[in-house]
Amino acid sequence: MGVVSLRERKRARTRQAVVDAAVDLFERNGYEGTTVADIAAAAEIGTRTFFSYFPSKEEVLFPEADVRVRAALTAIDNRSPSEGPAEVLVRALREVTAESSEITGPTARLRMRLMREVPAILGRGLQIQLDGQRQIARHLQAAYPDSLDAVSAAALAGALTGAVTGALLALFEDPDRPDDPEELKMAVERATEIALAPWTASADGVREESRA
Amino acid sequence: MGVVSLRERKRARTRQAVVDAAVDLFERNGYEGTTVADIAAAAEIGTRTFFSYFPSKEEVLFPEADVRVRAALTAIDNRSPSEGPAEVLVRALREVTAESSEITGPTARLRMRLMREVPAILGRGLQIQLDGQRQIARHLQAAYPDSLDAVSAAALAGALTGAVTGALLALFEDPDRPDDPEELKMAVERATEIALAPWTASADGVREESRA
DNA sequence: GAGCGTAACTGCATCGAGTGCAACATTGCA
DNA sequence: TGCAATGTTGCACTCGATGCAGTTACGCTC
Repeated sequence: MGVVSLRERKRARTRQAVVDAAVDLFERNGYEGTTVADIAAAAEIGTRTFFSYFPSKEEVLFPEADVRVRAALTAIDNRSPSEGPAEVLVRALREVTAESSEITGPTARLRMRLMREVPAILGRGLQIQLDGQRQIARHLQAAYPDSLDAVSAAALAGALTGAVTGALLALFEDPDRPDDPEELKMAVERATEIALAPWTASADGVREESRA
Repeated sequence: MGVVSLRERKRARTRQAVVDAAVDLFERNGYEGTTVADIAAAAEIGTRTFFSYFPSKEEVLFPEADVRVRAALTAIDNRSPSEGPAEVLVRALREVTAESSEITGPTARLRMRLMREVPAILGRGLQIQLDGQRQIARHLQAAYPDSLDAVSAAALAGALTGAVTGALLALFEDPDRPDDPEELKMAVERATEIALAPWTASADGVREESRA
């Protein structure tokens, strides 16, 4: 496990250098104003080599999207027998949000900004998110084979991620929003309740209130 | 209103020719196997001119995404006073799904297939969908200014569209699915109930059943 | 520690999407 | 008929991305 060859270590180091260089350049010259050649030069690799680390220019902004999904998946797989589908989903979501640096850190902020400004990045981000959603749906269905069919599981997963994504994007749309991590978490909480209110017990208050 | 100059008519005709040519070529040679130059040649225009009709190659597959959104928006704006937010959303969704050719016709089928196969198209599709979702959220919030804030409206709209999109994509994932339009509508219904069950009265049966 | 196979790095040539520009054609209107 | 506006086109160019082939660096065995 802990054994990492020199090759792998070097490669990981270079990869990080590429990310750092890219983030720096994006912040300085904007996304479109930065070419792959620029990034490669700043990271001291050949332009061609860039594409052996990342399959495309956008990808450099989502360097570890998969680890977050994996955390959610294991949270689902390790469900306790008493939990219903929605409870498991909520727990999985918390697992992802736990590393708050993932949605609060400087790279995350840049990513969010660029998703607003550059259509290509938004598209890629949504694509990655959908991919994660699909895997979650699959594992969720596997966890509840006789109370959920594939379509329902997909709808449930889609409702939650759609609500959270919608809420977060709405939050970031406000240009002079106070940069408060707590507010982010609150928005996620609210979105979760809105999406899953009927399936969890905790949100009855909100449900009754908004029914009026 | 009905007055259309010769210029406009000609332009509309050419635009349709481009779409037809593109769809035909995509079906024959695949998306990646078709260049913009091919499409332009088939539509008998210069390659450069293609980009005066569509800003990018992908766009040709979403030629009237905006009219569907507009239908949903007016459905929201014309809400009856007795309706709650969720009821309005459901009605807006039905408005969009009404033109079933929009999700059943041959172009729609091609679009769905290419969204599965070509990442760039999926990305663009999600982007367009998110854009519509945003507008819907804005109008929804405008319709219920004191029971919905911007974030909640966005979460609600996101939950619905996320659930529907997730369900439809799950449905299309099955390779040997019977090509039944009714099944599509059923999936949409189910997704709607899953996402909005707490906010509408009609779905209580499903809710109770799935709570078990 | 010398040598060998494999994996990584790199430059080069190439393709396709997309843009700015300037010349030219067509339409709308006086 | 003539003029202004709008649409069309070719050309040159940039940039992202890929295939290929030559070189370099690593890791493992003897």
